[in-house]
Amino acid sequence: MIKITLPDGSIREYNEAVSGYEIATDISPRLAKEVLSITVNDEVWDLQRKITEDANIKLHKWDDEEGKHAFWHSSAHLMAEALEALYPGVKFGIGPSIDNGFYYDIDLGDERTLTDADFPTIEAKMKELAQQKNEYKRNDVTKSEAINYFTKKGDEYKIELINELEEGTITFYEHGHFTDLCKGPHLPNTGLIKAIKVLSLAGAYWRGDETRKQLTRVYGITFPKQKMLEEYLVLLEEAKKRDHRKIGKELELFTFSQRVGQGLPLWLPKGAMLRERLENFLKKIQKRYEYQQVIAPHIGLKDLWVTSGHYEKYGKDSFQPINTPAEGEEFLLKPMNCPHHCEIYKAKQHSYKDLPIRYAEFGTVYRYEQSGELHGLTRVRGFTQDDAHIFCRPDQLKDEFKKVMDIISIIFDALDFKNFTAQVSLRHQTDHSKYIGSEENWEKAESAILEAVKEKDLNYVVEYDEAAFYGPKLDFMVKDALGRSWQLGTIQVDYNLPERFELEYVGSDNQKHRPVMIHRAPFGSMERFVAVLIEHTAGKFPLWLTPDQVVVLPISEKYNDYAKKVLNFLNNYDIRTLIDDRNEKVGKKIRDNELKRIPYLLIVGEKEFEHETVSVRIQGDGDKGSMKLEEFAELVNKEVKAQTENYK
RNA sequence: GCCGAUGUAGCUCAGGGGUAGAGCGCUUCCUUGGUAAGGAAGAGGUCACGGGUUCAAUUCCCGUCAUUGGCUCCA
Repeated sequence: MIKITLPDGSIREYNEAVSGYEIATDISPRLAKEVLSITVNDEVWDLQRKITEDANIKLHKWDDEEGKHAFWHSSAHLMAEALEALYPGVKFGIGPSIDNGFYYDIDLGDERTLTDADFPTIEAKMKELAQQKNEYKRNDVTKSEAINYFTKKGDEYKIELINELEEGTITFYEHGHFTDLCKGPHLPNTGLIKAIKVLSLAGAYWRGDETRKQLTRVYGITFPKQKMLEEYLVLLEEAKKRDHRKIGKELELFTFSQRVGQGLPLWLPKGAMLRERLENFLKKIQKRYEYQQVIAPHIGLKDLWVTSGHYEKYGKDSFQPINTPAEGEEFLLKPMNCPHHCEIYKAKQHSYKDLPIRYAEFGTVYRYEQSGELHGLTRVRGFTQDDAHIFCRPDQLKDEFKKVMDIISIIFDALDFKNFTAQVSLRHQTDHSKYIGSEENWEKAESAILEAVKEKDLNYVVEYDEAAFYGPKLDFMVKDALGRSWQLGTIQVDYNLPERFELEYVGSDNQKHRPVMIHRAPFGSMERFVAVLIEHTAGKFPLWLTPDQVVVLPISEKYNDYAKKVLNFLNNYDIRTLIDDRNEKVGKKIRDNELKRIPYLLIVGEKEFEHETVSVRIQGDGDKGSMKLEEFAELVNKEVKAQTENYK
């Protein structure tokens, strides 16, 4: 007798080994049609695999991650079968499912290449094979059987993988004319795969190692229904409309110039206003948290970064030193602000009573990013960090860390960033060779962060091997329109730079002590933040303009009609006045043709400014004089709300 | 940096071996007072750059630069 426990706690009993599919059929035929995989005691299985002992199970349909995973993983195998049929002799690397679809890494040999033009052929072949409804069959094999199979086939990649597996854990999956090393799980048969799209090609190093051979990675996505594929493609199109590069161009926020150089953004007047807004917002908050603004030059002697350790780590792969003609001095374009701030700290003697000291600067830095890595405003070669360095006593560390977390949450709340991931980045669990500083300091730094996030009750994930070389960090990651994750805010604990720069303070014991340093940037960089802000705000309409909100950004075309009304309303006011950051000088009204484009509204105000007044003029009705920003925000808010009612 | 794709008027794009087109935008004029309105005329491009093949290239080939989907990297 086998007892099967369902997620709701109910128990079903079977006299003999039973498969997930049989259980599903037993529950309801309709469920059996939709079910894709099964979790058996925390392990995801195929539906065909017989359960021979008592078990807790959960059946997965398309809506479950596990269901999609099985579906797309099976699709990867199907694509491999198609590729093998079309291009005999092709060798296979790995072919997993991913968040949206799947890929397979293949080696076509030196002669052949794939291009986008081949996609329809591949799709057609996959469809043909899918319609054969071939069963995915699971077979246990021994290591030598497995190696023999792939030796005969001549696939060295699979052999390498098999060699790393333990005897007794190796399984093959076979369907149609294709057999693959795989631990599963898979669908019952290929017939479930109805809609197929090959999406793109990419080069990918074997095992992610750039010293090894580059394979061709073929990306695809499949669905159980054609309609779902169509919807997905529409979704992709919609996401592209929110792309900050597109919107940035349309709204004239920023641009790039070939003559200036790649990865060096040029902020246009409107973009600069937007950015200035954000900077002022943060400055106000920082003032409240007792930060002091400092200013440092954009270059510094190379020795500065030799001292910090950055040169050793990044020097050769970076922008190279700038040399003076006669003296032969070597300067580096600053890739970060910390060494300069350390020198500012050192400019005078500090007592324990003075700490913590918080130096803030919107510091523009330059980093040599590989050309292939540049991406709109999110990955550039010259950018401005909303940087600050906090020098504190060890006993103040946790408290200071938590205060920085507060600043980040003020900003994220104000801008309605809800879907972020907090990531604690620690050292590699075993290999510590790439880090500088003592074991003891690292442990102190790592535990300080972990304690702080626990005490703040923050949801976080821990990632090993993600720390900076001088210290662990807490990063706030936000996804862009296409689901790519970007690091925005960051807080880093550092025991190392204070040592390297011999930073000191005099303690109550009249002895010299070493302060701890916190590096932090709530936005991360102005460039990346604006990019992600645009993508987050765009299309998320209607938006409420509250005094808390710093900006209101572009609106999806879907709402054009509605937006037009709001804009018409706003256009009764001299918006320029507002945009100009309360500049005394009144600018001209937004021109009609600007309104005709994808509508945009900039700024109504921050809480910090609520008591300040702006000169708001009402068109055609004479100058009404000034109005409190708060009042104006309220006015706009009311109008927006009224308009929105019609769209519900 | 590596693999793939792309690069035509301000923007979005079509075209294709014999020296270029559309829509929107822009300029001027006209019309119009319920509205991203209508009409007329016009300005704008050595078809990214360099080289090759050819009687002839923007169109084919090679290289460079930039953009882009990934990989690696990301202080």
